[in-house]
Amino acid sequence: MAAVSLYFRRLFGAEEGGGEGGGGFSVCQLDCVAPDALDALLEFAYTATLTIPSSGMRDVLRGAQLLGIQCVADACRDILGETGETEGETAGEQRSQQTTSERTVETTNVVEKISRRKTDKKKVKKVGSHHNNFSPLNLLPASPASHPSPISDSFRSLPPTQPPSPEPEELHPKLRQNGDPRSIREPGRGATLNGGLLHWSPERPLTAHLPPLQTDKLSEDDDMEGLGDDIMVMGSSSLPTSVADRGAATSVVGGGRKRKSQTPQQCPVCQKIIHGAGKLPRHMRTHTGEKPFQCSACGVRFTRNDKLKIHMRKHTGERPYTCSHCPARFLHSYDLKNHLSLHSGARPFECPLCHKAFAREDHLQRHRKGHSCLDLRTRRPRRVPELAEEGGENEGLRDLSSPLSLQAHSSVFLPRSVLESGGGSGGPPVIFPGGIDRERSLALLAQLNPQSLASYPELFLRGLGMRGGRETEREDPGGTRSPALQRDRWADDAEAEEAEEGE
DNA sequence: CTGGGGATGGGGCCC
DNA sequence: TGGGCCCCATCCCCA
Repeated sequence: MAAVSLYFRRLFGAEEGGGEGGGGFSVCQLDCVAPDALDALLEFAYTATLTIPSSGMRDVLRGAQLLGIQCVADACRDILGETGETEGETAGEQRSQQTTSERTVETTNVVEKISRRKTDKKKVKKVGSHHNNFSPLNLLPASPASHPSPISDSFRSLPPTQPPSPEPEELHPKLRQNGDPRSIREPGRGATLNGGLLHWSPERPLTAHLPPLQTDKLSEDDDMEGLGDDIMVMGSSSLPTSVADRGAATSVVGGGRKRKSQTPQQCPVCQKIIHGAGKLPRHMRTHTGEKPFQCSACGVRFTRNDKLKIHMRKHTGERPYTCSHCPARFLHSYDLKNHLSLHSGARPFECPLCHKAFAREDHLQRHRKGHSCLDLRTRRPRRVPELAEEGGENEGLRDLSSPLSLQAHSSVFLPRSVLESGGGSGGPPVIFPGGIDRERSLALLAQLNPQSLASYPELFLRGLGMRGGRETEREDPGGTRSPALQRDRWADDAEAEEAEEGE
């Protein structure tokens, strides 16, 4: 929160220069921000996504101002058709065109009424964050200087954000194509956003990057047009400077500016490639811990709506999956599937070592991970990611002559090879070794996917720190799950061990 | 250690 | 393009 909010930065003393602002607060009561608005702002802080019911726009704006989250405040103003020229809280500057009925926030001045119809949208999505603010590498408030906040003069004393360095233009040929070069390169302007809104920079006319034609039917998507690319631009320079746009993520990976369907996208935290449109935000919640979907009956929260829906079956008693052979009914289709194997007696998953057969693949895996075959294979503790990556002193299975190892060597090792190609010319490194230099990691990632990194710089760094946890262990770079491929994966593990042994 | 249910997270398809 | 819905793989927990 301190990374994104001037208020919290002060409050918790995150900023050294902050002086008296002083940390020490363990509990902070925020009566002045509406709960819904605070929710939205928290979501924004962690995911760079801002979702605001149109009815709550004002609250969010006010909250953003109070908490010193300038980019959000700017975005809200933009949407509301106000302007962020807050610097001068002088009412005198007010220029006409106040669009909405709202009693505008005292400090806002209306410059242009471009906020078009977004106001009535139910959801304002993704206000890209500029996450300048986010950057752990650059904790300086991104916006204070460039986007003076109305909320407090004291905040103004905070150092300005470092403007992103210019981007190589060749990489972003399309940058200027929306007709407003400024919209793209203006340093320090956080503009890009993720997904949705576009502009933040108060100093620049809001209309600037909106192609004229869009005024009427401007959709959020439209807004994003042309911005997605900028994003990457900014992202590569100093990471966090910009906010990348998750939406356009993919394009960057290829280095080209092709706006291909946004899938797949790389998670800036775990580097996992997420396939499917709109799936990255969902994935990000696994890192943020955010659980926006709450059961109205028992209060349990879920990260996904579909999971909540299934959960609700417990309350409704609905068990839609019925076994045709017995009265058993299940909540999940896969439960039924598992159950059916009982009737069929099928045990398609056989341990290659002891030939014990299982009805479920996960049971076979558990069997293999356990000690069931201890006498037949060299047992090793579950591989620890850091060790696996760094090589090192890990003990464990090294006997290549063991059945497991032999099997391993008969398999394909693509995932490993990909990993080891590392920062080379080839494939993207999926994992940063635990001991890798942080800056190098960041630079590497920025190079690989600047915009996605910029989208979640904070999370990315956190990810570096947490690497090696269960998250890593569960990674499935190959994305394969068939029994045969699973074997390859084991083989892959074995090979990793072999490598360790070599050292 | 195994069988089984439930939870979690990713991918595909469709709107 | 984002999200809903569904399926799948995997993990956790309990008996």
